[in-house]
Amino acid sequence: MRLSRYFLPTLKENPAEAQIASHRLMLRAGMIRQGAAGIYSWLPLGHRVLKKIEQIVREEQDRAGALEVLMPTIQSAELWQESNRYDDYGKEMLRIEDRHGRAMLYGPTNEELITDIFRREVRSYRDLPKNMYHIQWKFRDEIRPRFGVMRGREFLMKDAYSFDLTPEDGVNSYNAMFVAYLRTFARLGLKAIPMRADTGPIGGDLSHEFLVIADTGESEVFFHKDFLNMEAPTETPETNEGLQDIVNTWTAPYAATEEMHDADTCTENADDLITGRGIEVGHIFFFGDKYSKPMNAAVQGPGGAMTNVQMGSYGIGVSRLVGGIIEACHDDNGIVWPEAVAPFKLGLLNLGAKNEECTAACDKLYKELEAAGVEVLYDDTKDGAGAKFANMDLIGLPWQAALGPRGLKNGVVELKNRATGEKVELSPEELIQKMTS
RNA sequence: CGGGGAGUGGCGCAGCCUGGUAGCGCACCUGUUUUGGGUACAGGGGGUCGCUAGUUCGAAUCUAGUCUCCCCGACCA
Repeated sequence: MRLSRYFLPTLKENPAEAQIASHRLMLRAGMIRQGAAGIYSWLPLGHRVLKKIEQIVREEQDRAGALEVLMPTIQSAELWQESNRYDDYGKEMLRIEDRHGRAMLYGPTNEELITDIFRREVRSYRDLPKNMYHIQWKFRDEIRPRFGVMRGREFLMKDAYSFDLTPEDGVNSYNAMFVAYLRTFARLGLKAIPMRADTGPIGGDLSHEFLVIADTGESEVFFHKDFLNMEAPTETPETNEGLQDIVNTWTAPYAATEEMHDADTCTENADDLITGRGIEVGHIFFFGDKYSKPMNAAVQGPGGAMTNVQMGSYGIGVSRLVGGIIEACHDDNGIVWPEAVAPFKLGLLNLGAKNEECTAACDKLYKELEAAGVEVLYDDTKDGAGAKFANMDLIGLPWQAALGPRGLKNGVVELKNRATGEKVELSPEELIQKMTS
């Protein structure tokens, strides 16, 4: 992509309303613009990141055997009256009326809708287990939206729902999602720690939150230092026992959010316990028949009896992750994207944009990089070199390649690693090879 | 909802106390200039000062109301 044809409205100064790093940087890097409190438009650069995260989440859900669907954002109130959550959910639910006066709502979550889909079609235990997910915009009319996309009112969430015959099977489904979450966050370049959690309004008795450790996190967290050295599984076990082993490993060391942590009863050695702050990026629940019972979602079991299915739900805040990753990955100059989610892999800077020879060489290199499949953002503008470097540092692409008249004379491109600041000089051919290997 | 703060070109701000018809930096446009970490100079475009009502000869400025945004608390992916 040529910068001259792109839409990248970067800001030199911090907008007054943005208080935390990720919000400031997302505005300054031209990723988002605010529409109303907690509601944002995603501009091209931000949208690319959002889609990359979404894709990684999708791949890991698919790998875990979940099936992608897409449910609507607007729902009828009827199902929510059936599950008794229409009144319980309170003012956080955005309620609207259609032209005929029918009560509608903008979905804050989808347990009711997916349960309705399930119960209409599935009759037999032989069709279980099933796990369906979608990645869709949600709306929760938060009392106080803040921190940019970290706590928006409108947000993109992956939510999955599992259906099983027995509680034991349900726990297996839960474990599969638990492992998928470990893999997902690791691929995103994050250290996320599963913590025992309160089940809140979703209800149930088995629940974990996944928190990214970052100084600006919203909740205080307490965890054993062993977590810092644990590596997410690279293989997904084929068996339920294998899944359970991983869950056991990851739930053995102590970890709790402030709501669940009790300093008086905590028996951990103080030297082993780390106190920090965390950003909740995922939350999984197993809640049995909490919804299947009132909504009468049942299948016939092996003995012929109708049994309410055992359900779980599994959320990942996709749009929140964009902010969460920036909180964990930035420095004084701007964002430092993990390569897996970077909007482009490489920034190519033409330092001699007013020099025909240099521009011809940069154009050629750009075309070769594109042809080789490298995601490259080519700064072909006539801005000064300082401005170009500063802008590239701000948007945080993993690699920056600079070519100017001086390099042209020596036949080399200067390649900088955004994270380490290391610079090397390479020939154009070596650059292409390095970017494609 | 309780407590605090703010609304003046795209962004950051000054002006308000002590009313006289809007200014600075960045960004943007034109020209010249500058060969490597936000180049310099000159010229230029863009704002009915959140909105409504009031006071006044006259309101960004004073008064009342209202809307919006931000921060602290309870809630959450």
